[in-house]
Amino acid sequence: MPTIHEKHAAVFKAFCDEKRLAIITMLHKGERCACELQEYLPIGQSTLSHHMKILCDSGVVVGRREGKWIYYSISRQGSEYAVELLKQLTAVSPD
Amino acid sequence: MPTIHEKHAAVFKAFCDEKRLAIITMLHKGERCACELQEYLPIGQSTLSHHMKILCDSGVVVGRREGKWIYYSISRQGSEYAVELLKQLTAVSPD
DNA sequence: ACCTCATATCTAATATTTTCGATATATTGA
DNA sequence: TCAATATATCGAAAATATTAGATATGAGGT
Repeated sequence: MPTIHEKHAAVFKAFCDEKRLAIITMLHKGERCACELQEYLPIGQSTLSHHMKILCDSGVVVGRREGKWIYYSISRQGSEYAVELLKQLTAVSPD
Repeated sequence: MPTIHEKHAAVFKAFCDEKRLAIITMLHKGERCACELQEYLPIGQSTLSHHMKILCDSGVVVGRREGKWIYYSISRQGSEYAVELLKQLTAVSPD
């Protein structure tokens, strides 16, 4: 059973790796399937799949299957959650 | 020379480790010196120092020396930067 | 100057993450 | 059903992060 800190850490794992930030940046303009992402990244297919899993686990990215392809995009809901969580984590109690 | 993604990743490294989240949580109520933090965490002195360095490098935490002690606290400016950066990173272009 | 205490740095061990190649699964089309 | 394509999972190697103990630095007091 993961602790609350572990769950929170999983959200920000999305953003603490260079390659994943590159992937997120590529999703700014909208949905991209894995093969498109791979085309622009110097990593193998299984490595990309591993990063996509971490991104999806964080909730910040979601995948949508369409036939053989999976289209990934930034989740508005997941992103908002991450921002709210970050605000909470860095809030200082007024005293 | 670090890439832009590496610099951004450094900000979120603060939040992707359980122990660091525990430290940040301890700073919610205000300044704490390293010895106070260590008292409540099951880690050695050098390990705490290592984590404090990562937290300070992220900009989210700042240290203030007072005599022999260093008082750490959450940086309002650093936190706001992190929140804004997160918003930018997860922004989706309206098209 | 010396001693003490708080924190940082160094070094090495261990743990975790990233990566790749091979294989498995899932979907489509023939 | 079989072949082809996209993605996931497995297993192992390489890279990186975390950790602890030893030592160094820095500040205050004697």
